[in-house]
Amino acid sequence: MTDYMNEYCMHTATCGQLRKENVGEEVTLTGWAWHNRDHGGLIFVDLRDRSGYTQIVVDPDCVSAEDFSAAEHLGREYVLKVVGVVRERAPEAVNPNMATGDIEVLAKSLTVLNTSVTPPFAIEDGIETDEITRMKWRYLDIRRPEMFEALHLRHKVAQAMRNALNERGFLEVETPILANSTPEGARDYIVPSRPNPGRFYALPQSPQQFKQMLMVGGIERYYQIARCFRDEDLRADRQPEFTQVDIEMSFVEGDDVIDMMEGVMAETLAAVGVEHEFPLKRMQYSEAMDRFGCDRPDTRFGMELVDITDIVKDSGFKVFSSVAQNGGIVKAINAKGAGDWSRGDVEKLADIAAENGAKGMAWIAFTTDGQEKSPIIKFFTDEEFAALKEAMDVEPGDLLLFAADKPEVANAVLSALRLHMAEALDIPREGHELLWVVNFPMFRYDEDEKKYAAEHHPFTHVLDEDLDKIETDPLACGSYSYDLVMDGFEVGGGTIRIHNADEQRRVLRVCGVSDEEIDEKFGHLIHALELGAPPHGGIALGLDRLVMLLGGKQSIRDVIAFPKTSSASDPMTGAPSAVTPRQLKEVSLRTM
RNA sequence: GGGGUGUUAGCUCAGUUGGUUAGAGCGCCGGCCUGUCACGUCGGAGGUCGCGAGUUCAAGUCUCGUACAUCCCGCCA
Repeated sequence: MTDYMNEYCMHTATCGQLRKENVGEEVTLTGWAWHNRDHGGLIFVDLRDRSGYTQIVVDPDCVSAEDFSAAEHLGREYVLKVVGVVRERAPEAVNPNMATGDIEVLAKSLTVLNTSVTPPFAIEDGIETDEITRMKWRYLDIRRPEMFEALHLRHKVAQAMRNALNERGFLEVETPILANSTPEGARDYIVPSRPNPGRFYALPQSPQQFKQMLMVGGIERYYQIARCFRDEDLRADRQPEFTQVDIEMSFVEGDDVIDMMEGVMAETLAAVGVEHEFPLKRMQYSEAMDRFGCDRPDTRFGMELVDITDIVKDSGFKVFSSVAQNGGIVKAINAKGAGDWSRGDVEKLADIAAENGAKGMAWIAFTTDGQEKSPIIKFFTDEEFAALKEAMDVEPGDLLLFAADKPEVANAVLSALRLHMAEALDIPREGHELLWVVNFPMFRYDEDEKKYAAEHHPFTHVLDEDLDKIETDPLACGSYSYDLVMDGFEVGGGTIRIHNADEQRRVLRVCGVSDEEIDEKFGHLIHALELGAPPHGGIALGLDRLVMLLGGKQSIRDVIAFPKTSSASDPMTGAPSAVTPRQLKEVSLRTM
């Protein structure tokens, strides 16, 4: 258990913190009846509050008849007030498994403050209840110690960040929730405006534009623990509303933001007892893609991607050679320890490859008893096979998995397989590893939309040396960008922003925004850049993901008090729900 | 939008090749019990097998559809 009681709850004795030194004290405890053990003539009640629990002894000789009768009829989660005396337990009655196991409280009075119907699930840690049940009765779920711990951890992380930023001269400024829809980016949540029929606000996907305006406004250092909204499909690490620690600084370069952020992170991790070495490693985006196939690599284990295009480019295996000769790449990972997997189990991995866009998945198994199994070995010359084994550092017991495709696809496939194999082989990934991935490309080409799009966002400053290539060779342009990556998750992303109106126009044009649209949708930004915008940049941290990782949770739902299901609904309140015809009329809307 | 998995008692689950009255553990209710702490013990209640069709003499079980949950792909500047 943690130390929060001493920090925050000095006003009363509380259930989880009584110890031997409190023996003899008269205490008043309030909390919930957890387990009730009625021995007929003697009743034990485990009384729980957020600090832990204490055993209450109800002895008919020490309480009134009414109080004893009440104790005989306690149900789970009854709300109690107990006045009693702390006493040491007899040696044979000590319970070493509980923090308060050396003592117990002999009740002098017991008051039922409220009853409870039988709860739908046990209020304790380690339950395996379905999430929708937990969410329907979320207040009960929150009453469980591990949920309190998660929310407490979140509080400590947020406070540590506030403290660290305050000390560094940052101002906390609130920006609008009712904001403007922006082209590009995620789908907006929209809100009709009653006084403006047919017009809508959009909930902010991030305070990006407002914080840039604050820099133009001379605030110089801003932060906000900001709620953000994106109307996209959910994932274990994505909710429709989520929280960013949003930060922006003026008169800085990328290194300044990184240095500042490392200081904040160091203080934050220290505040929650996590050790990590600083300064953090920095990895070029291109290196992350080469070695891990991913811009947010989990670097806590190896199994890195190896480019074997040169080795197989002339091989008799046409899948490899034709890809290699047509601008694609051939890469592989070595899953050590999977060499003895059955052919069936290996073939199942092809499903994961296909899920990520592969047309197939080649493999070579090296069994621990020295055999080589694979449908493709026969296509290689002895020299090619030897070079391959050399490049992949092959030993008995290894399983090689291949991807041959366009670089994006090959990387995505092997990145997914790498994570899957780490899970399947139970490769240890303990502790936390933070690093920066820097210098993302400025643009990517969107095949579906047939246009260029900003890799980070269209307000990102293009590398000075690439400014003249914005129109002529967008894909060759780098950007001043840095993502904070932790344990395979993007926990933060930032850039140096464009502060020159002309550059901003050029970047938006390349992204397919017409001059007319630029004036209409981004006019305020362009004007601001023309009116003495300082050089500026910043970062936004995903608070939910960060706390999820620090708390060892599998989902951000476990660190959000009232999360939503995968269909973006709330089983407790029933949101979203229908509204009355009158409400619709007021905002000039009709249902379909 | 697509794919995987799941839905049986309040909770977690089992349910064989389609076959009589759908089971278990925990919880719940009642009795007994003065040292338990997952108390014990005796007894009891509790089911629209997610929903809707279909096949069949017969469906928890097979088929189709659908809803919801969850994981993933797309999407998420």
